[in-house]
Amino acid sequence: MLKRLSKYIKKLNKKKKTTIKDIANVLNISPAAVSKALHDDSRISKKTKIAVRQVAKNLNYQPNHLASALRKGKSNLVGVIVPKTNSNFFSSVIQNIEEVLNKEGYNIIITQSNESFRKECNNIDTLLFTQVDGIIASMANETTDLEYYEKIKSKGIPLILFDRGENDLNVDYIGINDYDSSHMIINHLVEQDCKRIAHIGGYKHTRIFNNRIRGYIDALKKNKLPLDEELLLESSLTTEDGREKMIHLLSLKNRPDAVYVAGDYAALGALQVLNEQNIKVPQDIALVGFGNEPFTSMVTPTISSIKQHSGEIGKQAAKTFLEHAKTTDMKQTLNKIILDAELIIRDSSNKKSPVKST
Amino acid sequence: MLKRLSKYIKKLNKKKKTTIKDIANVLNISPAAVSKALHDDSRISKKTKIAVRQVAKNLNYQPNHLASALRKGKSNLVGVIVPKTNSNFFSSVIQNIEEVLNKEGYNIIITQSNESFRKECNNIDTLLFTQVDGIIASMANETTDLEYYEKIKSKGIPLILFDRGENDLNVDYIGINDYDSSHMIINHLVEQDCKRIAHIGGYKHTRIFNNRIRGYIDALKKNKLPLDEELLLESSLTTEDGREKMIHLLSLKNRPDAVYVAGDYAALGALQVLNEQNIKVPQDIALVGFGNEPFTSMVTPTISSIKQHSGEIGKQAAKTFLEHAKTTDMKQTLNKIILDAELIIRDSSNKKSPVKST
DNA sequence: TAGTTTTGCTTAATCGTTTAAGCATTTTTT
DNA sequence: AAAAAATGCTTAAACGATTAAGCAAAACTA
Repeated sequence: MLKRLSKYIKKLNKKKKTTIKDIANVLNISPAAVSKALHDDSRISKKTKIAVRQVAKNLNYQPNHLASALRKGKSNLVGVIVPKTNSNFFSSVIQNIEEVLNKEGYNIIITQSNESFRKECNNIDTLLFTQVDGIIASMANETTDLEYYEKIKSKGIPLILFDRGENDLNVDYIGINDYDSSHMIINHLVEQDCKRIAHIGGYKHTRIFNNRIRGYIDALKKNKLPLDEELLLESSLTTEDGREKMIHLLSLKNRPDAVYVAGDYAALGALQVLNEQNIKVPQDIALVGFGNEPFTSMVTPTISSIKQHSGEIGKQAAKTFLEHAKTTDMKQTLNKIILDAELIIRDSSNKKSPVKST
Repeated sequence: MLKRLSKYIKKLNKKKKTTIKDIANVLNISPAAVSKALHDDSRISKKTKIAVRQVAKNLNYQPNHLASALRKGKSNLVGVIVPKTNSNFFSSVIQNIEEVLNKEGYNIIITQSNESFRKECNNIDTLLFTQVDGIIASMANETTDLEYYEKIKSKGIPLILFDRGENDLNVDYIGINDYDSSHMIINHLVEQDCKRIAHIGGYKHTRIFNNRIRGYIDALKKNKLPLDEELLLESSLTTEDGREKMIHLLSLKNRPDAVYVAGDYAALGALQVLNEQNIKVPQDIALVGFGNEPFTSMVTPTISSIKQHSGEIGKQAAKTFLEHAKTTDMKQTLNKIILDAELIIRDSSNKKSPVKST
């Protein structure tokens, strides 16, 4: 009792952190016994366990994560790399990853690449340096060189990609059905009596954008509409580039009567141009975006868009990681999870009946 | 040479990570020498340093962060807590914190509280558990109990608050001049010939919102306008609550001719109501928001708002942390940095001349 | 030439936790 | 009552990097 008190005072004065050694000293047992007691080892008596927990609480003991991670060769940290956190989609994915992983005792480290390849490489190095147990990532637009991702794999660390992935990289992937989403959009626009549907697509080298382009082409075919190469544009999908591509489309002799834009920011740019030129949306030109960013329901007219189930993507990504973490390195089966998306119809593509804003 | 090769093979086969011990073995020197060589210690010969670096590269050596952190009692990680990452403001602050800290060898761990007090406490525990060297945080709206923040301070870990801080907590703080910002808004509205200016403010218990309210009241006085209690509302500042508060204001016998909303999301809600009721903005009622969220320049009419210099806030927060990290715990002087903000005038409050969208 | 300094390493302890191995007791089984 | 099993610990060696202390050998100084 005296000893215990002296320890209290020592700790509180020196602001030094309590270790299992301190607890061991107070109770006159070995540090090993303390460690086991805290982990509810069956070979430790109930009495000792209770005493250890009591003292731990009194001394305000916090386990040193670094020490246990070092010893166990496991940090219980998972790295997450996203292009930008300031989008609803990524923010929601992250939130769900966190939720699932926290329950299993993992914590996450979020990093953003800002769509820069160099930054992304840096982030990977940082995460490896921090000894994360796994990495869940969505690739930057710029990224085509996969060397750094190979580096993760070669270290034997689970790597799960979502949304922006690559076909060449043989890793787990969670995404939506971009090909089918294009079909949903084209079918919807055809229903609205659109005949000349343009597509402002993303970079062909990126898996998801390529799939959207393929879907666009095939859906046109299925609806017996001709494919006009003039109406298929490749874009960086920024608001600015959306503007430029729209201006270009309006300059054509034979204008489109609908535009499917593969990203909401570019769709916004396109809409601005249409509004400025007093072109009626959707009557003259109908517009559909992709991603369901919050602003799609804030602007005038509201923009139809594809809603990805970000929560589900996050959850699946986290679960996939957990599967890898649990199995002991052997027979890793790869998951390729493709989720369905949903077309949210708003004013920008609805000629028939007024729709409530969503 | 033979030895070196055998090591190569061993490593590559077993996928085990290279340690300084491996490098030491290859070169037949002690691990200590390797460690020093890698840290450019003056007591190690140039020849050895070159050899060590060469072997390190060949064996694909990555230092084990956990081990050095444990030994040095320093993780070189800084925790960042924000209410939500999906806002331009926080995203930009984070980016700048990261930039400054990376240069000094620190990495950051981002966590989001989702405006939940419980989640925020969890985040703090997680960060402490991860042994971060410091925490930079912006408080959740819900948070009034400061016990957890006191916990950080009591551990002797530098704590820096930004944007959402508290007067009661005696820590470093970086923010903007909310009081002056209110003045800028009111002065601007008065110039637009507004006489009855309402304020949809945030929670009074939060420092920043309280300052905005005080600024509003004092600015009215300075402009010799009467303060009408009816026109001063306390709001959660969500879009939904912005709608409700606007509807309430419109129901008054004596309507306002201008509304200053302390948050852009609530301003958006207010604008929606005004648009739905066909009230002309700014002619009938002028509107000003706060935060300069991207959508303020996307909606119709575009919303005037206060732009905070998020980049500067992030940089200052990071620098403040670095100051603490460098000084050896003695004589900690507290920084309270208040930066100026900027009023971006857009269509929603500009009666006189048309303005280009920004 | 003897003494001092500098150079270039090595040795060994340390950070805090975990865990395999071991060793008395006590309890159970035959 | 002897053998076997279970209980409740302890000892000591890790995990990988850092660092104070020390020790030869080389280089310099007087």
